Amino acid sequence: MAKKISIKYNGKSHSFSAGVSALDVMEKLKLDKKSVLAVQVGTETLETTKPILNSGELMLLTFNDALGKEIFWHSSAHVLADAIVRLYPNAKPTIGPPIEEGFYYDFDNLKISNEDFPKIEKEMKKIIHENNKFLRAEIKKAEAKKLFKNNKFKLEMVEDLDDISTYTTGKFVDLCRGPHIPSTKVIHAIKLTKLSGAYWRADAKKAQLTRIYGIAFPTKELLTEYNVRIVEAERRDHRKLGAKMDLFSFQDEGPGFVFWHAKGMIIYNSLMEFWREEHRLAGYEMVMTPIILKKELWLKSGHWDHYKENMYFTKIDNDDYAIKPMNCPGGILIYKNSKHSYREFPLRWAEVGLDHRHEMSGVLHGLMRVRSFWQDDAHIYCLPEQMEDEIIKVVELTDKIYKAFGFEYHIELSTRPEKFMGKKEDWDLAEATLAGALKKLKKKFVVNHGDGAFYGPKIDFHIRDSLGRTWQCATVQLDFQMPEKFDLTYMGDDGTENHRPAMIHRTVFGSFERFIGILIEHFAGKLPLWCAPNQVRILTIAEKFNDYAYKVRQQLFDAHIRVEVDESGNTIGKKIREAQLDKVNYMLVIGEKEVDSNTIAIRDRTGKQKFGVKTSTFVKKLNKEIKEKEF
RNA sequence: GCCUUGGUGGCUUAGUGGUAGAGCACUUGCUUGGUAAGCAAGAGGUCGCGAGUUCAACUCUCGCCCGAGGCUCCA
Repeated sequence: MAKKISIKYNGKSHSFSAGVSALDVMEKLKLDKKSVLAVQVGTETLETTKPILNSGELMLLTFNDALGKEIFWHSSAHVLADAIVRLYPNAKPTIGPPIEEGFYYDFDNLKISNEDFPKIEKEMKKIIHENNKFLRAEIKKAEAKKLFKNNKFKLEMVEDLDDISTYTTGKFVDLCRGPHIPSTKVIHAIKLTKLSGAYWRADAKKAQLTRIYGIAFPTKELLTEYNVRIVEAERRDHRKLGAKMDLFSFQDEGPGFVFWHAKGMIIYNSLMEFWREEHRLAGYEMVMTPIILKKELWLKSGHWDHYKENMYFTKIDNDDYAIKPMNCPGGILIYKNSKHSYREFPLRWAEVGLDHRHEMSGVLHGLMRVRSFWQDDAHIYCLPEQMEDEIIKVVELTDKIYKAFGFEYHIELSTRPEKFMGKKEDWDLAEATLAGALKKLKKKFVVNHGDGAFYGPKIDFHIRDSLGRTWQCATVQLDFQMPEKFDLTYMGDDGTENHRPAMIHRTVFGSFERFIGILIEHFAGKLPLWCAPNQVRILTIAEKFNDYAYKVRQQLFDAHIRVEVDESGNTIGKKIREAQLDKVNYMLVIGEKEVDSNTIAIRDRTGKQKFGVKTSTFVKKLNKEIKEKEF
């Protein structure tokens, strides 16, 4: 007689005979079976076809949700570690977590190169075929210490743990809290993606480890999809598009410094124009400060002590100068140049300033990370009670500007770092104010403990690039330190100057360089008309139509449209191909028909065509598209 | 800075211990062609830089510079 078991799912109990398979249960409960990799009943993880023998709560492990992916990739990391210790018995596994896309595992005492990947992948596939179960065991600290006595990294982790569990697959035992997939067999596609150095506990002073990255999927089809996505992302790479579209370049004579070409400057200036207008509307005034300033200023601001390794220096006559890495100290000198009253507040001074930072060579990355960049900075001086309101306004302005590009972003709140200036109480208040503003706006955010600037906590906006990496762009920083250091005061309503203004540092683009890099990738080079370098190109079918083409060009030029005539002797097919590669927004094709009827033929970037259009009608359409910033 | 990896005409790339090919782009000529590459010819490279090994180095070794992917850092 079959024993009855009870399975709880989503709060409801269902009764089954013991020995029923998970697949059968799912069918009864009308659940989507296709995406389920494993089920968990109670503490037991089972393959979907295996019989369920005990009562318990049913949990489904699928690759479609974040948790399922995490478990899947974490298990894949174990497979990698297993393969490595089989091939390189002296290697010491340390940690191997899942990441946003895939997983990695860090090893000590492992020296390999990319050429070893096929060998390792072969071993991993072998392990998968072995159909090794992930077996959990809970052990005592003493036992764990014995088990991992040859691995000082694992021992260090054991020391910090209260509940210790291990997972065993085949002969490979790893310290791990789990959970895991039931068996290695669930992995149907696995591959290694890259190799890197890493530090134990992310500390450059500690051991240098070898990090191997990989990705795995429950089906081969998902791996193919992933590969296609990677190729597409590489196609959108702003560095490649930047070279192809002749927007900017880097030269050996200035590593990390951008050379903006004519077409790139069109994007830059369009953004600047947009930015200026939005800031005018938001109540900002503009200031500008020098790039080179004396050492004394940087000593006073704290940069000399806290930021020196990232700064460039020079000497003028016999004095030491620094090239500014930030705009704030210069801006403060303007504030100090005259007396201020609370009646002026909030005082919003924007400055698009050229900053130089000596970044380490390994971190430079196209436009995203350079050594010299234009920051769309602003400093807001206000009363303490105005802070929250001003922060809200900055967040709203940022949101408005990002929406104009269709950017998705996430917000992080970075708190007091180890190396900080000032009093803890001020920091606590500043952090609470920033968090309060975000809560009022109902914005989601994650807290980044200890990641603030040395002078204050900050709110960061992060935008994703084409490969899924996120870049910090906008930032709002609350600063009680600079006003203190520079003894900033204002005349209060009590008739005394014994008052300290609050200071907010903020930037919306972050830097023009980084923002344009993201912009290029976001649109795969096909920028919205208002900031596109090649708005219109006129293509003639034959040279004899050039006169008419130049007449049309003049009409567009007079309407401030960026227009050029392709007067090469190429065929129309070739001209269209080149315009397409240059991401021209609109191509105007001019042939006999157009000349005879005094019209133009329009072809857009998608290949859609419209014949017999009047130039004036086209200009109106363009103006509307530009004004409304369509994308 | 550290780990991995690469550097051949403007760009993409083939290749060898006996000093280099191709495609695109460029110039010229022919072609005047209706929607993603018309035909032909020509010009263009001390094979990243420096040193070493060798009769001989673009090729092997070392150092440096620069690029790529990470780590750390960061707008």
